[in-house]
Amino acid sequence: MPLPFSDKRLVLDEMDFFAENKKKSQDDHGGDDQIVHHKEVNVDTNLDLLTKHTGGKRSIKGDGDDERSELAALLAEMQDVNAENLRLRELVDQVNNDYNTLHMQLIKMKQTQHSHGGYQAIEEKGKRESTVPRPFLEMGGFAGRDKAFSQSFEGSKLRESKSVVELMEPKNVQQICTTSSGNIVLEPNKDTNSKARIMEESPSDQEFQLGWLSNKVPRLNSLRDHNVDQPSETMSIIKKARVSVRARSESSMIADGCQWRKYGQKMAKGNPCPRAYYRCTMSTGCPVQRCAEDTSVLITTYEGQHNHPLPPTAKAMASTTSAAASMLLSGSMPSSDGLINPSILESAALPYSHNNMATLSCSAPFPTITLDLTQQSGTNSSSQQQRDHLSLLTTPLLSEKFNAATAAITADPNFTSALVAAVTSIIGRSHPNNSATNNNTSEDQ
DNA sequence: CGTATTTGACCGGCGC
DNA sequence: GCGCCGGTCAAATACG
Repeated sequence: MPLPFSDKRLVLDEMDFFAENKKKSQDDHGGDDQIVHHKEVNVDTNLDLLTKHTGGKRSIKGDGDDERSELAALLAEMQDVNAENLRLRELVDQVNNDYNTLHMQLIKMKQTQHSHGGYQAIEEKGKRESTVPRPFLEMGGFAGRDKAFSQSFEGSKLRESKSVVELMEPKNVQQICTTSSGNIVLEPNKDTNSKARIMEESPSDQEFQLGWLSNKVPRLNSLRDHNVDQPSETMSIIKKARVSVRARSESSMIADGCQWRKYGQKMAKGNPCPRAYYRCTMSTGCPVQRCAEDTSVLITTYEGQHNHPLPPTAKAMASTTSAAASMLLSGSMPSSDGLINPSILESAALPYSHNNMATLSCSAPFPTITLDLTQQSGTNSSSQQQRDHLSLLTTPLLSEKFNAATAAITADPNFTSALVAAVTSIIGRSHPNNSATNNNTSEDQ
């Protein structure tokens, strides 16, 4: 399934441009760091201008113009600094990659030791198809591997569905619901309510599969029924997907690195706190927007994909939400039998559900995946692996530096790997041959 | 004075 | 058809 992320396309375009620019700068170090190569472009551009002014000579020393000499010297120094910057950034990237790889290996080892059946299945799948977990750890280059990833993901869900479904223990499911309804957020827990309604009103499988879509998003039904052009419909669905991030914060906004402009505020029904609407102002026409309901828990809902390069501080959250949305939508795409994947039609507990990190919601007008960063302590968490994972998420919260740490949290490979396992699990649950699906959902009430 | 925020009006979708 | 509600617009206002 091609994912038309405009921001990712821009990154790839810049990488191509960098390849050309690299020839000019005679830089042997490859790389895709946008900041560095932007600077190099500027330096070269300035030198070109100088060259024109000096009659084609790159070096203008000795022409008697002290000002130009100083400028040339500064530019040369900038080049040196940029080259060193590039080398250092590459070194940091390499260290980060090594760290991520080792961390994942450690997690897998711990999962093996403390395994439930499902974790083993995911681990084995990861061994056989290394493309499944890794792309999400390297979301910066995710777009180029969409197709391969989707295929492997689709194939793996069929083979592994039974094992993965074993993850969805009724206890965990109940825990998710309880925690959600007991949260400080004053907005009614629509997730569990709507899920119950769907199950009550749509007892048959067919109705259950179509219940949410038929009620909320008829356009998705038409997609299935009329077999319309899938890429264009996929594009529209992509735009509709939302990623909701819940986090405790005193601020009215999360410092995710992007520039947001408030364009409206409304009192949402059933919530005494106002809902604010923001637009990304880093680029004109950027579709990414969000609304926030500010209590002790700040709910930030991202909609759309940035259509412009992002600063490093914004990449973490943006890539995480982008990956979450793409994973959500990859699961909601029509399956080979022409049916919408029913797993996305229900709120679901996810792996790592002990931490309540992520839940899928079917109640919103558009498919929404919620990333919950509000849990400060693991409830009923028994394994060391889960506690380790939780500590990575909650330590910044306890130190009251949440805003600054949000990007780091979302950049944590554990976080994204949890999302991978989450969607894997949900898709696995939906396998039509798996009788456990309905059992779990019925016990989920 | 330019920019960001506030806030009431407006619009479209949806349920009754 | 009507009313409700979520989302957006745009003029007024605040702020640096």
